[in-house]
Amino acid sequence: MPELAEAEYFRKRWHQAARGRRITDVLTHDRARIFRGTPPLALRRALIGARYLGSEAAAKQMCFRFGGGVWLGIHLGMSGELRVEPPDYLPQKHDHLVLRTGPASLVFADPRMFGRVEFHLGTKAPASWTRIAPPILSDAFRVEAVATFLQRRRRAPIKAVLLMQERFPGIGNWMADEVLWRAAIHPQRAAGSLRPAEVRALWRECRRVCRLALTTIAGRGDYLPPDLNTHIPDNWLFRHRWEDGGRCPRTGVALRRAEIGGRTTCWSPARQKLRPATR
DNA sequence: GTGCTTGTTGGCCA
DNA sequence: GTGGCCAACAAGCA
Repeated sequence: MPELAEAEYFRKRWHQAARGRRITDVLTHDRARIFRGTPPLALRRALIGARYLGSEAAAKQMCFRFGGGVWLGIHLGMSGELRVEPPDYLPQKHDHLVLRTGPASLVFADPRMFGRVEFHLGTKAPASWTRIAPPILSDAFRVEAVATFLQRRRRAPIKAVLLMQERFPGIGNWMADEVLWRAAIHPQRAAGSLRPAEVRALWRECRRVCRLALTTIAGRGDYLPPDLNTHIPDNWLFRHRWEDGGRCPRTGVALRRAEIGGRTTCWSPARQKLRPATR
């Protein structure tokens, strides 16, 4: 599930429950590869009694900050999620980390265990956090930088290039398809074959999809939508990309699906041409 | 049983 | 050294 806006959605969930609280207890699954290098005991020792100070989301990651210089970097991988449960909640099979506050339990669950929880001690955020490329919605995401990147990866299909986090932080499989569909670019096109107007459209739609995804999925300000993805409008490709016999919301033509760049890709053949009409 | 799955990484090869 | 591709990681679901 977790791409840019979902990361922000889950961050807010924990944030609303943790705001102003101290961690009273920490439960971990010892076997979880989720923790990579960190011994769960060290995590327990550092977090119990620590006050929650704040958090941020960027790309597909979250960073939670606690008193005493304790940081938790979280990546949700393919199937991870953050939940808020009652204070006496007992962890289930896929719950790898539970932080108790007075009135709630903050749960990190991940069945497929591609996610990770990074424990970091220090005055500065961990490298895994500061290394993240500048956000697509920041001024640093320039159309010129996109054009240069596309030239460097000129032989790869544009779909695969959009998934590269070093330039498109937070874009995942569904957002990439959404961007290409809106920009009317076939996912199989070589990145280097895009004309300047198409590069510009790609850049613009990256920003638009990020902005729309954040407001519809993660809400505005303190508001948190009750369910992930329930407010995605019907005129997004997102709503039709997995359904059998799905149709393009703009043209009504049957959507196509194929593996491109190693990932299942959905596009509208009516809008997205492999050989664009020459002008 | 089979064949999927909203992610990332390391190894291989050109 | 760089770029492109692919398998592996793991578990649930249809």
